[in-house]
Amino acid sequence: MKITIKDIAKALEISTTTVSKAMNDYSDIGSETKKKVKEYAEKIGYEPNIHASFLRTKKTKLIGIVVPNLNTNFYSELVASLIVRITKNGYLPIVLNSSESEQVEGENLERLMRQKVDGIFISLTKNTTNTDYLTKVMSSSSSLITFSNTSKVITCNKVVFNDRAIIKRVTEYLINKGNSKIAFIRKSLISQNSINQFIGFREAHEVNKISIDNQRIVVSKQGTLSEGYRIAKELFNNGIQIDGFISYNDPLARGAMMFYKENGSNIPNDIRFIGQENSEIGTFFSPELSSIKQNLSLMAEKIMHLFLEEQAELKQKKISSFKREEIEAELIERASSI
Amino acid sequence: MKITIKDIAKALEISTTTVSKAMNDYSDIGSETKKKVKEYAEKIGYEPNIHASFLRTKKTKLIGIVVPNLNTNFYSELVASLIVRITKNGYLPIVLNSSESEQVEGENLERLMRQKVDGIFISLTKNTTNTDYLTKVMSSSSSLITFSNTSKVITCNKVVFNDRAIIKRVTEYLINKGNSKIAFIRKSLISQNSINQFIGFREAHEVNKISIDNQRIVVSKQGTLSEGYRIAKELFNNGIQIDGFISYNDPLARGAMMFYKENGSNIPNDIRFIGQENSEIGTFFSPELSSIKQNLSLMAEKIMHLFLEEQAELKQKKISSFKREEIEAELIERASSI
DNA sequence: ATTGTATACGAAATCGATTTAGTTTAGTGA
DNA sequence: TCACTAAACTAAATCGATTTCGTATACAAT
Repeated sequence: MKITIKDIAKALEISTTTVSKAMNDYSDIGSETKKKVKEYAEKIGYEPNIHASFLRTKKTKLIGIVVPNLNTNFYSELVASLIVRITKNGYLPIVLNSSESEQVEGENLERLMRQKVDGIFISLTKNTTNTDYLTKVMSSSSSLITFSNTSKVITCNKVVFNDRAIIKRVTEYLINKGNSKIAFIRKSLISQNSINQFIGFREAHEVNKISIDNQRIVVSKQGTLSEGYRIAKELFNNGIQIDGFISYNDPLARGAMMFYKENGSNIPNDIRFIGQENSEIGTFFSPELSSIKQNLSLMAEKIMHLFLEEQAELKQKKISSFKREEIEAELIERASSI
Repeated sequence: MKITIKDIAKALEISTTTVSKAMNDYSDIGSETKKKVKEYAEKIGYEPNIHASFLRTKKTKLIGIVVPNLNTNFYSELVASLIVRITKNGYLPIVLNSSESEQVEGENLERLMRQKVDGIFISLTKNTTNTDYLTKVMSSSSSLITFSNTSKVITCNKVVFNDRAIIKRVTEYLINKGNSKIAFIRKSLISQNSINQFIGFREAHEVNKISIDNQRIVVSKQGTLSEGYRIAKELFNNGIQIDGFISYNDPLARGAMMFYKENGSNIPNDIRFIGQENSEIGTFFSPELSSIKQNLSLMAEKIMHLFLEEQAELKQKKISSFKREEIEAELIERASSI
């Protein structure tokens, strides 16, 4: 049933050594022998046993993906995009979900190290502060790439969006339209991703000499339509006026718009709205929502590229330095902010 | 750096055989020796090398998950639910996405078989007709469980929702409210899942002696808000009247409702709407959408249970028969259909 | 004293590949 | 002719576990 190099060796009357070397294109095997071996292997459907070769090569051709919350458009699309690239390059993805729990995240990293995956791609939960597990991975044999939400503390490969710059640009865009009371809905106070966005928000205000009212800075955990609605309602009930609204996703902005629309506000004249993720919930209803569009496919591409680069360098025993790639997000301007 | 049974054997002055047997609770090892070995293993942080043990046991502790489209709420939530159960039981999930392509699906199955995963959990794409790959899996060493959208042709473990029954019930529910011109939006004409739902739809009509107008049966590929809107508009423009609307997800129903609302229809008096997936898009806007709620967590539970059962039977060399589990979906009644 | 039988342990083979350290053969140059 | 080299191939060790088949010891039964 299962075919091994022994079968090929026997059939071709050569040694298993030669078969193995031929399959792996060693230079001390004649080209005719290589051809014969490969053709016969193909013919009888031989496929090397990955687990057996692991014992000597220490390569599993497995990549671990760890995300904070798979059940979101953002991450499910990003993961899907990663899976395509991983499989295209002959690897297989082990996908784990941390459910925004730092503890589960740690367990996930342990699991992947135990499995001896060749690489780990991880986006941290919004609560992660302890980087011990990441340090452990760094000293293991798996190469680490953090993406989307990474950590300032640890030195490793990073692929992120230009969070600071894009939010600064978008905030100034609103300020230039005359808005000075902009609400900002962030995911967390701890996550680097959210911190960077807030820095951009603050810088835009500083440059334009506008003060920020902390009452307009809200942390939303759920990030749902109803939470957007609730936040808007609360701001309104507390007498906190706003003329701009930037959130970390589209449902929040849409939910908030809903409240203000019901309240008789004119959008965009009274309040301008900008979401993120550029999803259908933004474009389907009226007025259409401006949104920051992140190129997830490009991010996946960069992550995979960084990984393959490191694998190649590892093979040549070069010492590879850590890289940080920043991907440009862009504002898609629509009726809600014109 | 890496710790093997040799290290334990040397330190405790026993053979590697004894160490291995002690770790695996063989009956011919004394309880004191077992205790000593396990304690020492724990102390120095020994973890068995999975790839080495594979060579003898043929177990990888890996499970492959294949879904037609990871980038949907339905599947990303279901996959997340599966991941929890898989990891809780000491397995690791390799997640692959077929992107609704039968060809990619076949490639994915090949990849998983090459990796020698212990099990494959697969939901078929809506276009899949060829079951050759599945048959191949059946004769491989991986145990196969098909779920959600499976195939009538193949005999294997299945975990599905009660598609036929729930749609029959829901259709009769509308009929009893006096509706006789019900539009039905299905995912595909080929997929078993969609076929079963349609059979339920038809049965409800037959039982109540109402004829079905095929013009009200529409296939929607995208399943988005805008497609729901477009479908409603098309029905209307073609003069096809409806007084009920059942779709395979919530966005379609919400999109269609949007069109009819703009057109001055009274919901639910003129048209009753029922979606599926019970998502936030259904409940947030007014009128709230009735929806069929599928218990994804329960489905994940059943799948994992079936798998573990089969593994246990395999160990005892019992011949296991194929099972079919059906999970009850339920209608959540809201304003759109009252 | 002899046989039988649990109980507890270990030597060596094995899984399926890779890799090290040779060996053989033919060809080259002095 | 002889030493030397390059090309092409292989035997055996190895990776880290599991498993088969024995062996040694102690104790009970005959």
